[in-house]
Amino acid sequence: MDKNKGFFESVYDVVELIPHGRVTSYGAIAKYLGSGGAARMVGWAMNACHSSEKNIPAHRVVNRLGMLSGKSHFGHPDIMQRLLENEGLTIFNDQIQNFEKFFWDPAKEL
DNA sequence: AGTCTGACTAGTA
DNA sequence: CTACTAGCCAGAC
Repeated sequence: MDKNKGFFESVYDVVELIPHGRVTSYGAIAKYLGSGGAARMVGWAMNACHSSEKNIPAHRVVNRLGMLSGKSHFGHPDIMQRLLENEGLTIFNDQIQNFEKFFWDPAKEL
């Protein structure tokens, strides 16, 4: 990875690579970045995604259960679910249905 | 330089 | 089943 880039930039870079209609988990990204179980860092980077000029599809990043844990950070809790549904995903009770089917692992796909 | 925090995860009770 | 604990690590104070 480019060490000139901060941890955030690295996370954004991976998140931007998530294919349309796919999702991944914080842990998967953390692992890909070599941070191991530092899934918190990924979520934290997302919390600061507003600092990036890029359009970060943070709605495609959820916890390992496919639950929309970060929906509250989108300005309004419904935005995240709405974006995911717009990409063909099904959300029920704040949880992605068939999550395994739509899961995208950067460590494997890249 | 030390302490606190967090959109997580895995393990234990 | 739910509740709680500990580990994780980079950035803000």
